[in-house]
This record gives sequence, C-alpha cells and structure tokens, in this order.
Amino acid sequence: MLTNRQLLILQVTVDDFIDTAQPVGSRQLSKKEEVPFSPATIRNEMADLEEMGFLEKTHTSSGRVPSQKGYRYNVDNMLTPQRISQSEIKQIRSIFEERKVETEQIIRKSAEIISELTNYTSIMLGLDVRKHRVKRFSIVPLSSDSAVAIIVTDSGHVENRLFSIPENFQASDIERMINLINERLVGVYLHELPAMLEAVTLNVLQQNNGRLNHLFGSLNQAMTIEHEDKVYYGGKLQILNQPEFNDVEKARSIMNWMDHVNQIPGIFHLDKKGIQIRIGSENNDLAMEGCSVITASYGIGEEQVGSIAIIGPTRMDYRRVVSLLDVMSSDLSRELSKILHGHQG
Amino acid sequence: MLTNRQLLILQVTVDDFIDTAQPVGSRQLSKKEEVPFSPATIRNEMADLEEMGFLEKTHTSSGRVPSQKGYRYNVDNMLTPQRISQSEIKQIRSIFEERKVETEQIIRKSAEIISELTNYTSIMLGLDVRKHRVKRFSIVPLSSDSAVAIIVTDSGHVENRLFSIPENFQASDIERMINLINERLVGVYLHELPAMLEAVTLNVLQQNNGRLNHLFGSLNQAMTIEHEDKVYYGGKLQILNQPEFNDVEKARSIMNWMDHVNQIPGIFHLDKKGIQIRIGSENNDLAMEGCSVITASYGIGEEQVGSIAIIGPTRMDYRRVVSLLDVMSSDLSRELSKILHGHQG
DNA sequence: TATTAGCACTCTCTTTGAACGAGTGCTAAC
DNA sequence: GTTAGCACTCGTTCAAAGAGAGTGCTAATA
Repeated sequence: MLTNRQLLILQVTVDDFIDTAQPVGSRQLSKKEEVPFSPATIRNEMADLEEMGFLEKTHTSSGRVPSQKGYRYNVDNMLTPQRISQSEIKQIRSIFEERKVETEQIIRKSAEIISELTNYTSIMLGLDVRKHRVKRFSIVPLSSDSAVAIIVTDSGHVENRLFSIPENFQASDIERMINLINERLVGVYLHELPAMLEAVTLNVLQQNNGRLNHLFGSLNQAMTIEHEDKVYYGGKLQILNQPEFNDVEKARSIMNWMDHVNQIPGIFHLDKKGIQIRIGSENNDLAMEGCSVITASYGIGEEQVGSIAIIGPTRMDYRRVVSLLDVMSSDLSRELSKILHGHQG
Repeated sequence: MLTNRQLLILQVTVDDFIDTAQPVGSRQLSKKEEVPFSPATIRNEMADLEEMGFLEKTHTSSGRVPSQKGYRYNVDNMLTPQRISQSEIKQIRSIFEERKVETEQIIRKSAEIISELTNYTSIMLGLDVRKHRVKRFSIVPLSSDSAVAIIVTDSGHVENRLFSIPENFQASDIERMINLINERLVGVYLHELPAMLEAVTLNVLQQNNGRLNHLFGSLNQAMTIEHEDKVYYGGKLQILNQPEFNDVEKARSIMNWMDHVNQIPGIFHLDKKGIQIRIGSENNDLAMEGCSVITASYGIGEEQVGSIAIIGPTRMDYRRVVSLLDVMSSDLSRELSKILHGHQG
C-alpha cells in the first residue's frame, strides 16, 4: 500500500514530531541522513501521505503533523521494539529487591518507577481482590450492637466491614456464626462470597436456626457493599510537563479523567492479554482528545490479575513505552507468581 | 489605629477583590452605596492604607489589591461571621443521615460536601488511628513462613501487617502468642503498641520462653512500620477554577503540594483547637505563595481527633469558609462522639 | 478644615501593520 | 522520476499608536 519511501518519510516524520512537538517541514527532513531526498520530493510524498490521511497540517503553510491514523499505522505496522538498557532493567528489578511480601507496596513502587522511566503518568490497578480466596473469617464485636467482620485472603489481604448486631445476640451466637462460615466458606473466591453467604444463610434458616438468621441477614447486607478498585498513580503531574497540556483547561480535564479512571469501564478490565494502545478518540472520551493510553496486563500463570496504564499525549513515545511495559509486566507476573504461589501452596 | 473610614474602605476593597479578582480602583469603589465618598477622597485614604502596608498596587497606575498584611488585618479584626443558610446546613447534616457507622465514609463525604459548599479544595485528615485502642489482636498464618497480624480497634478500624514466621514454629506457638498479646495489650493505644509489644517480648524472654522470642522479634519488626496519615480530598480540581492558577506552572506546584500535604508537619497536627488561617507566606512554602489554608479541628470531648483544611487563593472568601468550617467541625465532633462513644461505652 | 473637582500623567492592554521566516504547491529543467 | 526555482500563504514577532483605567497633586468648594 505505501511505498518504501513513503514508509520512511512517515516514520521519520512521526519520530521527529514525537521528539520535538513541532510540525515537521520538508526542508528539515531532507537534512537528516536517513532521508536522502530533496525537499521537493519529500513535499510530494508528504502531500500523498496527507491525502491518504496519515499526516495533517496545522495551517496551510505549516509543516506536517501525524494524524491519529498516522500514529495508528505507525503503531500497527512500524513499531520496532526499543532496546531497554541494562540500567533501566536494573531499576525495574529494584522493585522486587526488598523482599517485600506486601503486594500493595510492590504495585505502588511499580507505578512510581514506570513513570520515572517513561516520564509519563502511570496508573496501576491494584490486584483484583475478588480473585483472592477466603483464608479465614472472623468477627470482632465492638459493642452490644455492632461488630466488624474480617476476611483474610490467601494472599494476606484483609477486608473488613462493620455491621450491626440485632438485639439479643450474645457472644456465643457470634461464635457459632464464625464457625459456620469458616466451615463452609474457606477457599471461596471473594467475588463469590456474597452469593455463598446468602446460601449459608438459607441453609441456617432451613435447619431451624431461625435465631441466627437475623444475624446473617445483617452481615449479608454489609458484605454486599461494592468494592471499588484501588488505583495507584505514579508521577501524576508528569502529564503537565507535556507542552500540549500547557492549557489549564486541558490539564483539568485530563486530571479529572485520571481521578475517575477506575469508574471507566474498559480501561483496565481488558479482555485481551498483552499490550493495548488507544490513541486519541479511540479512548471514547472527549477529555482524552489528544491523549493516548497504553495498557499492559500481567498475571499469575494464565490468570490475568492486574494492569498498568501509561497516559501521555498522542505524541507519545510508543516504541519506548511499549518496550518498557513489556519488561515490566513480565517481571511483575514472574515476581507476583513467586510471592502469591508461595502463599497459596 | 485605623479611622472608621479607612476601615470601611479596606473592608470594601478586600471584599470586592475577593469577588472579582480585579484590582480595585477609587472610581469603582465610590460607585458603591456603602461608600459615600468621592474617588479623590478614596484615593487619599487608599494611599494612606498603602503606606501602612494594607494595600498594594500591581503597577503604578493600577487599582489596589489587598496585601498579605491586608488580608491578615481583615481576618483578625474585621471578620464577621456569615450566616449559613438553612439549605446549606441541611446539606452538611446529610453527611450523617445515612446512619453510616464507618467513620471513613463520613470523612470522605465531609470532604466532598465542604468542597462543594465553598468551591475550594478540601483536605481532611482521617481519624488518627494512633489514638484508637486495641480491641482484639489476632494472627492468621498464610503459609509455613508468613502470617498476617490483625489489630481491631475499639472504633472498628482494622490494621494489618504481614510478617514472616521464622522456621520451626507451629500453630500452637502462634496460638500462645496471640493469647499472650491479647492478655496484655487489649486497651492499649495504637501509638503505644510498638513499645508495649517490645515490653511483652522482653517479658517472654525473661520467662524462658526463648523459643517464642524469635516470633515476637519478627512481629515487632512488622509493627514498627510507620503509619502514614490517610488524607481525603474533596474537589481536588476546584483550585484550578481560580484565575490565579491559570498558569500551568503554578497549578503544578500547588497540586504537588497537595499530594504531599500529609508529609508537611504543622498543617494538620495543630496544637491549637479551633480554626486557624494561614495566609500566603505564612504557610512557609514557596509553592503556597498566593495561597491560603484554613484549618479547623474537630474532636471527641476534649480530645482533638482530626482536622479539615480548605485550600484557596489568598483572595479567598475567608468569611464564608470560616463560618462553614465552624458548622462543619462542630457537627462532625458531635456525630463522631455519638458513633465512637457508642462503641467505646 | 475636610472634601471634592479637575487635570496631567502613567501604565497596561489591544489593535494594527510591517518585516520575517518557514513551509507549501506548481512548473520547468535536469 | 527527481529536483531547482519561484510565487504565494500563513504564523510569529515587533514596534507604534490609541484607548482605558487609574493615580497624584493642586486648587476650588462646602
């Protein structure tokens, strides 16, 4: 479809614009070693590329700028991986150095480091607690009418909920409840928990334990509270360094988007494994006009447990970011498998 | 010190500038009903006020703008409380309507609402967990070499820490440990916990329980991890609406300040009760040049347990914010006392 | 004596137009 | 097929000019 020369010119134009943020002119391009053509030739090719929709002009006599389609083509067909230097790999590995067992710490630090390496803002989704399994359930009464339910998962995560105790229940009732739940619900996935709890409640009712029924009812209510995904940001303000966000209005809308990113379906809950790139309007959000999001997922074995996102202008260094995310996600997968399988096994 | 007329002119100038963000001129002032003087008179008075340091000019022939000293004087001597409308009070009360028992929810919502009411950014410090008391301590082993320690406080807050189990310890050892700790440390303040745990460890050692000693050592280590204050933001982007933050550089530095506010001593850990106002450089931070912070503390009984901060430009509506914070903090104090005393009693 | 009107002056902001530079499209020459 | 040349377009920068808002000072006024 594109001639080799067009390919070259598109590539160099995109690279140059990513680098300088300035529209690329034909004269300027022809000065580069990689481009052994005269400005006039380049102009002709650029005109063709523009006609095909890969390049755009900001005004009649300006240089060219890659269009969204141009970036897309570049990303799909011309993206050679960038070599990640040893020192950068070392920096990534340093995340796991401290023998941290707390996955939250690891994720937090990962977000920081990937942001430092890319100079873009990163957002990481915390491990999806709903995929953890119940290890131990317990209840601590606080007063005569309230108690806190605690669930420890096999990964060491602790969830807790306050719930109220109906009148006339005593410690012994609660003791029985704890036992009932631990008997039946250990090993259950957290996302199955509300349903399973419901089932246990029903069972209790059938066995004529009518008394306990109220207690279970109250607990059920507390447990159904939705869990909001926890997100960790790295270099939240990096995005403001990009010249395209020099406008406060633009900056505000992107910051706002970032603050609500966990409520946006499809950003993190990827169906596909691996790395995904959304350019400009592909994000389906006006606030993200001019922004690209690159997401990578990592997992334990075949199961995908989390994802990383990098936010930048469409004029983003896709090559570098993709390569870095590649290293990062596979390292994360490996290390988390070690840590969590250790616990599970 | 100031004549009544000067006082009036200062007041009106401050109010007008707070409202419009434009330098206030003599002609403009003389048009107002409250100011029955000619522009020339006003000019004379303004010149005097400038000489005294209460007003400033942005350039030789501009109108006047309150100086930091001007705001300070206004705040200290001329701040009449603003009446808070019934509907606003209703809005504040709505925080407590849902019979939430989870203090975190209450604080989160408070941050939102105070920000909505003021149109400034709010920051709230979560209840200081170190002032809670241990209600129950427990340990859940995750694998042969790790376990999670869980502390439930009298307020229903749950703290947890992963720690590693040295070799050759069994469930029975851990059982003994839990019992030892629960025997001695229930009722202890969380901030005393590390020291108390240390004491228990020593005691264990003296009683020739040398074996358990290692286990305690590992736990101690995990428990000393510093607790970072949890902060909740309301309307984080409100500050960007203010014209003084139209500059991205300025916006970045204030956002950065906000992100690290919990590491700044003296913002939240007030010694004084009540409402405090820091204007511009009184915040001791270059990033906060041109910003004011108003903090209010709330508490349970005599004990101060948390605080609210409102961030805005120095050109902030002090009158309104102070009045709102007043209502808010006393409401919070009252409701939290109800909830937490309920548990403690 | 306190207040005000009048006036010259200052400074910012906006508009205007000219000069400049970078880039384009087209045509003709290579 | 490629390139040199040329007229043209558009954005940017700069200086000058004018408008507008405000000031300080002085003299007139109540």
